[in-house]
Amino acid sequence: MSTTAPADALLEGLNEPQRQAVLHGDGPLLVLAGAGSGKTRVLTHRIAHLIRSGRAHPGEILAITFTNKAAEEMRERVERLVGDRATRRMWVMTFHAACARILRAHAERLGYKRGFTIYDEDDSLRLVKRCIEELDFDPKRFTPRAIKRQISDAKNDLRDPEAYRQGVGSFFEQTVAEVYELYERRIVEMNAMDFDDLLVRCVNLLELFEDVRAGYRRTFKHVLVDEYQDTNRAQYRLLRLIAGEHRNLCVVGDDDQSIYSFRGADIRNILEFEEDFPDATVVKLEQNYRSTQTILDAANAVIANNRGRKSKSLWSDLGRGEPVHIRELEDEFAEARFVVGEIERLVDEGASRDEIAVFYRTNAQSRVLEEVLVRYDVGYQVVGGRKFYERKEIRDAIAYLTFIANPSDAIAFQRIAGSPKRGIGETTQQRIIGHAETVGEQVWEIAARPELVPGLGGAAVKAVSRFMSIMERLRERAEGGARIADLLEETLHEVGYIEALQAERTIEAEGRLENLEQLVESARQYDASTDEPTLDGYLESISLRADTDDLRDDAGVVTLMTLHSAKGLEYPIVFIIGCEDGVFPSSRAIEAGDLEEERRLCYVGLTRAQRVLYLTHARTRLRHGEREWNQPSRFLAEIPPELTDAEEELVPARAAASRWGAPSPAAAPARPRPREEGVSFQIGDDVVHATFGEGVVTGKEPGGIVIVRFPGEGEKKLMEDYAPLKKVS
DNA sequence: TTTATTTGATTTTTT
DNA sequence: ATCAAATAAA
Repeated sequence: MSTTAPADALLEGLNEPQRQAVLHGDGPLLVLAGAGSGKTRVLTHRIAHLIRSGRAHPGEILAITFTNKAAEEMRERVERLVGDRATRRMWVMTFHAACARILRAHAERLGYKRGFTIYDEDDSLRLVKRCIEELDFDPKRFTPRAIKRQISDAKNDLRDPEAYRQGVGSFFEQTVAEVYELYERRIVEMNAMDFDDLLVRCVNLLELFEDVRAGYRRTFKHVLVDEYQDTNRAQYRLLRLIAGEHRNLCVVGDDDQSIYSFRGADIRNILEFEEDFPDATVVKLEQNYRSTQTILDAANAVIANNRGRKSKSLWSDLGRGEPVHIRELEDEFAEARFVVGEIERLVDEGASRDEIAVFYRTNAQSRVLEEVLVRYDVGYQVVGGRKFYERKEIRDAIAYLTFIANPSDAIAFQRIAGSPKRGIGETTQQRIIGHAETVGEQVWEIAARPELVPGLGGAAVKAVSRFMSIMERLRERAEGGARIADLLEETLHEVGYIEALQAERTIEAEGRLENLEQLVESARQYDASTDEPTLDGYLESISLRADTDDLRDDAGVVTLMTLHSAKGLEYPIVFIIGCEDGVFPSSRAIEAGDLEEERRLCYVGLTRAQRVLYLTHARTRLRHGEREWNQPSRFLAEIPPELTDAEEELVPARAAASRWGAPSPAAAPARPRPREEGVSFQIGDDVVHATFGEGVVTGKEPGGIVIVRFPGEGEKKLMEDYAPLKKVS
């Protein structure tokens, strides 16, 4: 397309509401975009139109997405419409990337230094744990994960430690408040930020400094946001700070596809947009260009069971197509065999494997399926799961560079000091970090002079100095402007990482070496493709990178992923496995009575399918090493039977209890079900034993063991299932 | 400090 | 079942 084509050309092939959204002038705009209704198209064409019609310069546009992949795709598509020269100065990036960029420019204002580290989930979890221990709380009673969650929720809600303390209502929250306070202090000391901080501190920056705020308000005359239903409080605040004045804010989203509330996404942001901006123009995109009407009817019927949503009904002119295939299988193996069998049948009939995707609720469910796929020699790829950048060797390698870039980073130091083994153990590390904290010096400075650290033995001092002299050399090389890839390669050799792996002589170590080579290769690409490669820039680019970004969709293989990762994608043929109550919807959601988000997840899954949709459920499956019998998912019963080819009658959840209820003896396999924990004996029960006589249950242990005290015999541990024990009523 | 053994936990996870 | 992390032993 020529860059001189008239702006009108951008409207070709758009339907009426799409056109309206593209043409909308100044002021707030909410685009309610149902699944597959061409929202990316609207966004890209709107941006292009803003530029073409002369209403905005590229540098005045801020376009926000949630994933790097989406950002890249959007940039490419805009580029195709207006050319790459115009696109270069545009900010098309994720919330986090945009915040990081703003923060780098003004770090000193918040007491940070430019080269601050960005901590990922793992790093910040480590720091939380250190704080818990430092405050002498028991990390078993107060797990780092649970506390981190609270802190993260608070941050996403823009509550600082002080505000959190105000709202404390339980002993647990009291503990969290203290950990939160220390965590904040420590993370600033280390010149680091976690993912949430990027947003929170960016908001702080804009709120505290009028000049900075005014600057960005002037710069970004038009702000566009994709996946608006997934924004949290902090992101919402940020948008208001930048766009609140000129109000040229265009948000695109679908409340029915909000599936990240567990991460702080606040569905109210989209539901109440019209209250926040009473003059907002609202455009609904309901025509779907992706799926058959049958699939859409099924999805519409399921989502209709949710309350509190913007009513919306997808339609398509792609015809009715096939019914939704629903199948019941005996167990997870039968299910996997069925799926693979159907895949092969469809491929025989002319489908390509890369047109097929299998979705599941939890990552663990991919295993059985993978086994069967391997056995039948069907090529596949798994999205998510073990992520490249989360592998130990990769994280270690990155941590070496991080420590060089940020000498205050105690977490990075902790990670690398003992890996590979070089005589610097846990205790030594703790002493160094502890001393750095008391003295208020950088960890690097302390570690460089270990003889001054109290409590270190001679051997430890020697090991640390040896290690740090290597690090000093590497730092000089980094400051000398070495290329990142070279620096990385040298580091891995100098510190003995490569040698240690080679010495292992295992297949696993081999794989790790390969991964490291891949990392060096990607660093080389960074060097080549970046205008001004810097260590800070490189570290930022990888810390903000998710693995799903690298999903390659061209290889001729079947794709496996969780329903969550499936959002935003589409496949001609889709299987959703494990459609059982307890699995999907998950038992947690059922217990909490919070089914709406699970239902939205179901809606997302169903609407990924273009032509063919299979939903399978198993009568029994093995989970956490225990066999479970589950009822078919209540969501299956929400699909009108005439849209499906189900052989059984699926009864809505409430009525189902009477039909399936507890599994009938006939339905259970020949082997008796293990007695359920807590069903037969409870603490305090009076019991009688065949040889010991009467006693009382005083305790229970996992694995079906009861502890019974018999007068004269003392306490005995007995196997609940086999002991000749009866309850006395 | 390193290793072997036991324990425990286990949804989803754009950054 | 499985994997990481805590604990105990060498």
